[in-house]
Amino acid sequence: MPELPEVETIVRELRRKTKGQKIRDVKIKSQKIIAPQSSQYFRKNLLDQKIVDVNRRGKLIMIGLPKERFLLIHLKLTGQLVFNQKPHKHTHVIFQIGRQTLNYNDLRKFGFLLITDKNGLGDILTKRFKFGPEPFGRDFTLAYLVRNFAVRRAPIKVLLLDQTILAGLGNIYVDESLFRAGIHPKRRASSLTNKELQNLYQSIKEVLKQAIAAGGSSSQNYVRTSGQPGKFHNLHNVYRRHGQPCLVCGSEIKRTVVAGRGTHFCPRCQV
DNA sequence: CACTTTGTTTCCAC
DNA sequence: TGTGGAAACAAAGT
Repeated sequence: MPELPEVETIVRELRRKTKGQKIRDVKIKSQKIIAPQSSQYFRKNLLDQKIVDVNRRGKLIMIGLPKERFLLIHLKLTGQLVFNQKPHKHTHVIFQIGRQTLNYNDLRKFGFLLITDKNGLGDILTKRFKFGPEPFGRDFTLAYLVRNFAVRRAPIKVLLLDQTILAGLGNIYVDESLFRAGIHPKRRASSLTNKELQNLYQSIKEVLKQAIAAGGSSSQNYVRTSGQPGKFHNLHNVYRRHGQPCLVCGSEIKRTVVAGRGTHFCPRCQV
C-alpha cells in the first residue's frame, strides 16, 4: 500500500537508477489506467524522453521530462513501480530505460499516470492536489499543528488523512501514529492538549522514520521497486491487528470506522 | 455475494 | 458560507 515511506523509497531508487538515461520504449498494456490522455498520446510523448528529476509530493510521483513536460504517477493502494521484473496480469505500463525496465503494476487500477506541460502541472499541483507541508519539511512545526488543529472539531484522524493539512500520511501511518501518541482516533482535534499535540508531532515523525527504515508496509501487496516486500507491517502495533492483544498492555485491539476508513486502536492505550 | 481497500470528490444537513 | 459527516467512485481479490 503506497504511502509516504514507500513513495520516498521509490523516488530514491528512481533517482539512482534512471539518472541521465532515456526512456527508449513504453509499452502500454492497458489503456484504462491512463487518464485523461490516450495510450497513443502517452507513447508519443514519452519515447526518447530523459528522466531529469524526480520529486515527491505526497503520494504523487513527478518525473520531469525535457521541453517542460512532466510525467505524473499517482500511486494508490495496489499501485507498484518495480525494476526489472517480469510483467504479469496487472502490469499496465512498461518503461524501457536504458537496459532496465520499470513496470507499473496496479491490481485495483486506482492509480493513474499522465503527461502534462508546465501549465498543466501548475494546475494539477495547485488545484487538484493541494498539499500541505511534508512531515520532514521545515514548515511542518509543532506550532503549525497547533494552529491547524485547535480550531477544528473533526475527529483527529480525519485531519491527519487530509493531504491539504499534512502531505503523505495514509491510513496505516495515521493509525500507527495515533497509537504511538496514545490518542483515540475519534478525539476532536480541538480537544487535544498541547502535551498531546507535541506527542503526536513526535509520533508522526518517529513512525514514518521507522517505516522508511523498514522499507514500507507490505500489508496488502505493496512491494519495493526491487520487487521485495517491505518489513514495516511486522512492526504494526494496531493496523489490521483487531482481535489481537495490544503489544503494550494486552487489551484487545478494536476496529471501527472513521472517515469511511477501517480504523484500528487500543481502547486502553488510546484515550 | 458482501466486504475490503485508497485518495478524492460530491452531496447533504446544520 | 463554512464545516463536518457520510456516501460515492474507481476495480478486483477474499
